[in-house]
Amino acid sequence: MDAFFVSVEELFDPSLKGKAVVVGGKPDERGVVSAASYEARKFGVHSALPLRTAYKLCPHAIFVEGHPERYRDYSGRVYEILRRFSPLVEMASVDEAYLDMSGTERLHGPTLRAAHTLHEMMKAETQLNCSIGIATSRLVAKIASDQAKPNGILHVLPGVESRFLAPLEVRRIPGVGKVMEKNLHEVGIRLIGDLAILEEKTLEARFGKWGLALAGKAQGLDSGGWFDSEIGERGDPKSISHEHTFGVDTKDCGQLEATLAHLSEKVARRLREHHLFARTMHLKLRYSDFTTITRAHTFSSPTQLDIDLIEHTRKLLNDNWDPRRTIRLLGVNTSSFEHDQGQLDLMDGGRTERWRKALEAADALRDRFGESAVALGSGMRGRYKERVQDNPAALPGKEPAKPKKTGQ
DNA sequence: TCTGGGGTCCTAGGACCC
DNA sequence: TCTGGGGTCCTAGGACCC
Repeated sequence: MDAFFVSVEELFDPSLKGKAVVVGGKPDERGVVSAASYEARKFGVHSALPLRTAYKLCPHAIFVEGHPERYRDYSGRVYEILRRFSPLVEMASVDEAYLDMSGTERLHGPTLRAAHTLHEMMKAETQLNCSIGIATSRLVAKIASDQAKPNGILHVLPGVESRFLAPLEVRRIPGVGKVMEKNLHEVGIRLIGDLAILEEKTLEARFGKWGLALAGKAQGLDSGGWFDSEIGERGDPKSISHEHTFGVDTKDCGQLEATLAHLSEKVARRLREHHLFARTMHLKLRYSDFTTITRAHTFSSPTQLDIDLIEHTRKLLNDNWDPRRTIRLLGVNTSSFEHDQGQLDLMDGGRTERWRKALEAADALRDRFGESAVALGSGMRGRYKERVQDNPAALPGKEPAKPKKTGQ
């Protein structure tokens, strides 16, 4: 999708159309640009740019807050349209998808014709522009769709993949970022064509496994890394996390612990939504000077409970935080998922089951009354530990639910 | 420039096991 | 006395993507 977030915002506020628009937050806030309109891009504004910098480059731009729910909604509509063209659709992100068009000619005609139909249907039904790349590999199709932007279609015919890629900068290969680009430049490789004439062995010797994958990519193949799989629905997520950057750096213990509790609750809730149990969790901690550490804990039996995350996240913080330094960001991550708890802990005594029921009720309340309807006391204050540890079952049921403060 | 938030994948070292 | 080889799991960090 072209300038997806901006385009969706324009649907909700047509007065934004044709103007310099920056999605991501207020111009004096901490944060980066999520998306910029083509008008704003003329001034050098692009995604990932700090908002304050964007403001300096383009002070007359309209800065709007992002609306993830809107993007998810429109992403779903896009998916429904794509599904009419192939049963094999993979959403690579909220605004990007791959279709396997093999064997669809009888139904939709030649692929280029199908692409035109899709392009028009997308516009008619969502009022959004997209760009389409057609090729024999995911890699080339993606690069082709980048080349086709804005609002275009590009078909790279079978057999001309290398010729299409050769004149492009190596940076255009997905997976080649700032660092890899610099490494390649240092050995005189600037274009994909330069890469293509190198021996596989040379690249492997210099860049290891990645070098080998790169050699294939230079030929237009889906070798190694992200592309090396069939197009199809994504399976379970590999990790679930939430993090928060403070508006102002802090070393206030209460604020830190309340934030961790809140992040833990959000993560745990999503684990339950996905019916997943996490075996490991990580605390992420970023100091004011941007140095970042992560510290892990592995559970003896995997969990999806708020309290388990809160308890260990807090322990990891206390064990690893240097209290002389102020903190910029905290994050809670979970991974190594399993579909059940495995062996039930003999010492559990029904604790897990009671919590599961309580949290299920809390989730239902959040569904009805919004995210802030229910929270553990720890999300608001720093004093929960004693009561929870002494009598875990008592808390959610017997404590009256208090309205949760918004923000931090 | 003063650097979000949600992810994926890879590397490398150490503990531990047979 | 001067220390193999293979495997798995765990931890920490980093590049990269949208």
